Formats: sequence, structure tokens, C-alpha cells
Amino acid sequence: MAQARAATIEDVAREAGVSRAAVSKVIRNAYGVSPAMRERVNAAIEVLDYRPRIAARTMRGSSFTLGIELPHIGNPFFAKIIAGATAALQGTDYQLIIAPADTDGEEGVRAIGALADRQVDGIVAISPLVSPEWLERLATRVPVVMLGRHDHAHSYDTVTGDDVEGTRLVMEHLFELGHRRIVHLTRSEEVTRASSGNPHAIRLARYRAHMQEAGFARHIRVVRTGMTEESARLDTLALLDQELPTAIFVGNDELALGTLRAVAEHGLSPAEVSVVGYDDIDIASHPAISLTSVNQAGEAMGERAIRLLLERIQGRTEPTNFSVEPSLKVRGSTRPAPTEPTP
Amino acid sequence: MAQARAATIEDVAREAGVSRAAVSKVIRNAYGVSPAMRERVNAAIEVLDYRPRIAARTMRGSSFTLGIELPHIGNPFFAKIIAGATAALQGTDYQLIIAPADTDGEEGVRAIGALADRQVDGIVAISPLVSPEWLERLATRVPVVMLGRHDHAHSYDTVTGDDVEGTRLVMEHLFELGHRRIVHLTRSEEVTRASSGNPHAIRLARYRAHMQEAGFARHIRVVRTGMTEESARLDTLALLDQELPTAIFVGNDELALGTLRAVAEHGLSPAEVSVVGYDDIDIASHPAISLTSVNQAGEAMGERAIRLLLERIQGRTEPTNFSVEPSLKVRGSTRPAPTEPTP
DNA sequence: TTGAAAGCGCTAACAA
DNA sequence: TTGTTAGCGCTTTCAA
Repeated sequence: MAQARAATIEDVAREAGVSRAAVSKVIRNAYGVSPAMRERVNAAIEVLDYRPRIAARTMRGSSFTLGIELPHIGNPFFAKIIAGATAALQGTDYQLIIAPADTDGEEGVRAIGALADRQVDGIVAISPLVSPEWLERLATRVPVVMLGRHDHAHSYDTVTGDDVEGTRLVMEHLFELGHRRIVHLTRSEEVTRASSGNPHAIRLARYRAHMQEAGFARHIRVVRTGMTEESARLDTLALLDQELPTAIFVGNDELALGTLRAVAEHGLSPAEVSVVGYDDIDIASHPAISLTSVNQAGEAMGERAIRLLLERIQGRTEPTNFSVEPSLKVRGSTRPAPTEPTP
Repeated sequence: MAQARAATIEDVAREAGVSRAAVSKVIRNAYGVSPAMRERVNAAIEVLDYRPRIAARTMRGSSFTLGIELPHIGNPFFAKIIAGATAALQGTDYQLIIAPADTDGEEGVRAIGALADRQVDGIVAISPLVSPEWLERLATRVPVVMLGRHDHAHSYDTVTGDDVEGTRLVMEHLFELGHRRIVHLTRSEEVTRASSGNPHAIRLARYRAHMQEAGFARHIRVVRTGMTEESARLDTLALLDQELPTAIFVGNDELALGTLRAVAEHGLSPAEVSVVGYDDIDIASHPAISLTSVNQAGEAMGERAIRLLLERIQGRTEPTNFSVEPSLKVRGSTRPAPTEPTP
């Protein structure tokens, strides 16, 4: 099983009887190679089954690799983003790699750093908790596009949903159905406090504002939970054990699935407690789930993020902020508010 | 915005007044460095905000990167595998990167190749259609663990579920409920024909065998579909428009969700058509979905795959095949077969 | 159009 | 314990 060393550019050059530089030009489709030389080199590449080492290329320039950092791979919304990103990369020389982080904070920074250490040619990240300063510094070294951050940065781009509009759609829908006692289930304070104005922070702030403006300030109630469906289930269960709201506006669909679970376990129906999510993940439209949710075109976001990255690699330097239009998908999980028992 | 060049090991050495080799030793925690030297070097690293370039390290040895290739990122079962893999990597120096492929065939090979070109220290892949020969060749260059392949290879390891047992659990469950007209909805012939004995091929073969042995050979009916929930929905719809089975055994949960959708759209209830999936993705246990499914411990598979990879990196060469025990999760989507109308 | 040669940042002998 | 040095496999001037 004596494994022959994999062929290098040197081997190809020798086999073809040309210089390394010539081979390099051929594999990069560079100028200044005669058809004859191209042919000989390609033949040698074929014979030796040669593949350029990316690491060696990276040392001299680009790695032909784009990295995307994802907190919590389990969220189906992120899968949409990846699908869009992959599509945008079709036909280019770039390979997409995903660095999973499994949490918003420290881990996200670690994963982004790992991508940077690998000298990817560009980074897409979903990391609401990283400081803008840290990102600005990073972005001076490598093109960066942040997803879901509403900050206007100097040196990186952003792709966001319009969370102000999305929340408006949700709240007006619930108000029209007659709901007043609307609870907002969202992530930890650490998340919603983040200076960057991340999606959860904005949804929370707008929830408060709408409740206030509608004259339901006394019904404002914010409940905190973690990042997973299971934590949402548990916190919803606890919530329902106390006073019963007529509707729950949940920070995203993944959490909303946990809320729906809890509502069912509690023996309640959508007629008694309405639930609204955010993201419109695929399962939300399943007839058995039928979750009202805000669609924000994850594929488009992923695709746009990649395009912005490629533009920056091409040399653009002015920061760009792209926002996708949200739309409300009304489904069975929201019903008219039950009429209040007359006191 | 004149961006200073990022610090190299050379800069650190100069700052600390030592040699590059000394710095190298410190950052690798190698033997033979005095506490004093370690301290000075670490101080310099801090000051310069130095981070070693992985590409340069890669050229001399390892990349401290493990790659996992995934067809179709949207499948929640893969998310479990990633979770297990990430967990197994905690506390090690390795970074996990995911190469998304979005299809089983060509694209999978491309993605695995991209990981190899990046000289990852090990590769985990889910790629039922690649030829064993190709994998054997790959595996002589880099440690490889294949998920879901039942072939016994010389130079790579495998981690599988016991699909024979899993299918037995499904079929016996359905038989006990009185089902005879059981349709099997599975992937394309290309997939189930694959020489490697991939999960779908085995489930199909065992479905046939069980039907035969139970004396229901005349009820054997295999319907083909694609890789996505949507294609399963469409093909189930077509299926239901023809003769009505009492049960549908679907190749995996993601497809089964499409089948459930189609059944609902067709106005049928679980009492009329039972549905069984495979993988036991999280949503399967949701009360509104309640999909009977075979659990095969995705986290354990991901974790084990990484462990096997790390063992190989440590030097193991004997091939290892690891199999996880499946268990049937019986839920509301399977009910006793409706009694046949007396002719 | 082609080739020679320098160098990217690191690790690993080997010497001191 | 510390430093010197020779590469790893590419790309990229710069000459020829």
C-alpha cells in the first residue's frame, strides 16, 4: 500500500517538459500560453491526476474559499440561506464552507476567527452579539457581509429583513383579530440588548411600541427563552401556567414550534391561544402546523450576501446595506381573540 | 485606512527578541521552552494580535481542519449529525467545516474533492453514489469516514444505522396493525441501485423481502421520488390518485413530511392511510405531526464519525465499521388498517 | 511566449 | 534550551 506522493505542479512541469510557471498559467487560464503548450500541460495534468493544493495558492493570494458562520445549524431558516448562497456560487471558482458555531456569543466569534485564520476570501456571518468594532477590524482584512444586523458599518455590508415592517404586519394582524393580551416570547436580554440592533432586539422594541400606541401598554409582557425549540417549549409551558394570554408573538419559527408544542400539551387550541412566528420556515406551511409567520426570503438573503461578497472581492469598498421585504403568511395558528368574559 | 499587514511569526519573533522557531514552539505548546521565553513570546503575541496562518501550517503538515460533506443541508437529520460532530470536537484543536453539496451524485464528489484540495486532516462524507474505488483512493491520502454506507472498505471507516433492523421494526409494526397494502416511497433507482448498499437500497430490499415473506408479494408497490419534501408531496399525490394503500412506508422523515402533506391535502386521515418515516427528526414528535419513525441517533453517529477520524489521525489503520441500534417511535401517524370492504 | 527565481509563513531537523 | 536553515507548493515579477 505504498502510497505515491500526490503530484505537484513540479511533477506536471517535468512530465510536460515545461516550467512550473507555464503550468501555473495553464491552470489559472492566464494570458500568454500557446495552444500547443496548453495541450501538453493539460495532458500531463490528466496523466498525473494533478490537483493544485489550495494551501499553496493561499500563501500567494486567494484561497478560492468563501466562509459562512452559522449559529445553531438546526434552524431551518439558515438552510434557506445556505441554499441561496450555494446557488449564487454556481459557476464560479469559489467553494463555500460553513463553520458551525452552536451559539450566538463566544462560539460565533471563535468560528469567524477560524474562517479568518484559514484566509477565506470572504466571510458571511450571522452573529448578533459581536461588537461592531471587532467586525470593522476584521473587515479591513477580509470582505465581510453580516446577516441580520441593522448597524451601518464603514467596512462591511449587511443583508437584513425589514424587522420593523415585519413586526408591524404581525401586530396589526393580531390587533385586527381583536387580540390585546399579547405576549412576546423572545431570546435572552443579552441578545435583545445587543447594540447592533439585531432582529430580535428590533422585534421586541417594535412589539413594545405597537402595544403602547394601541393603548395596550398594561398588557405588555415579555418572556425570555433560549435558542432551541425545547427551551421555548419549557418557557411557554411556564408562561401558560400563569395568566393566559390570547396570543403569543414568538421571536422566530423554530421557537414558535416549541410554543405550539407547549400550547398543545397544555390542552389549548388555536382558538384559545394564537401563535405567530417569524421566518416562515418550510414546516410552518404544513397543514398540521399551519403557523402564521413572517416570510423574509432566506434564499434571497443568502444569494445577496454572496453577491455582495463577490463585489467586494472585485474591489468595491463603499458599504452596502440590503434589505428584503417581509410578508405575512396568515395561517390557522392565529384566530380571532376569544371574547373576554364579562366581569 | 492604511491597513497594517497582519503580524507574522517573524514579527512576533522580532518583537520578543527570539527566533521564529521559539515562537513556533510556544504556539504549538511544544517541548523545550523555558517559562521566561514562553512569557515573552506570549506577551509579543498579545501585543501584535498575532494569529498563525493555517495555510502556512498546512504546507508543513496538518491544517487542523476536519471537513464534512453533506448532500442537502435542509435535511434536519444532518443537523443532528453536525451537532454530534461539533460536540466531539470540543476541547480539541480541530475546526469543523461543512461543504454543502445539494445533491447525492456529481456535486457530492465535487464537494469532497474541494475538501481534499484544502488538505483537511480528515473527511466525513454522506455520499451514497460515489464508487468504493474512488473512496479507497481518496482514503489512502486522507482519513475518511463514510456515513450510511454498508460497504466494508479497506482504507476507510463507516458509521451506519442498522437499516435491516430498522426496516424490520417498521414492517412488523405495520403488519401487526393489519396492513397489507403497503406502498414504499423511496428515492430514485439511481440511488437505490448504488452498489454500496446505502440506506435507501437496503430499506427497499428489506421492504420487498418482508412483504414477500408475509405473503403479500402481490401488494408490493414501490414509488419513486426525489430528495425534497416537495417532490415527495407531488409523488404521493399522484400515488393517492391511483389505488389507495392503507399504509405508506417512506424512505426518510423529510420525504415523509411531504407525504403527510399530500395525505392531508387529499382529505385523508391517519385512520385511512398510515405513514411511517425514518430518522426521527425533531418535528416528527410534534403532537400536530406525530409521525411514526425509526430513530437512529444522529448525534451519536456524528460523534462516532469524528472519533473514528481522530483515531485514524492518531495512526489507526484497521478499518472500523460502527453501527447504531435503531428503535421505532410509534406515534399517531400509524393506525390499525381499515377493514377491507367485503366484496 | 516561455522560464528562472524569489518569496508567501510556517515547521522540523539539526547545530550550537 | 535556543537558533539556523531548508523546504512545503504555489504565484508572480522579470528576463530572455
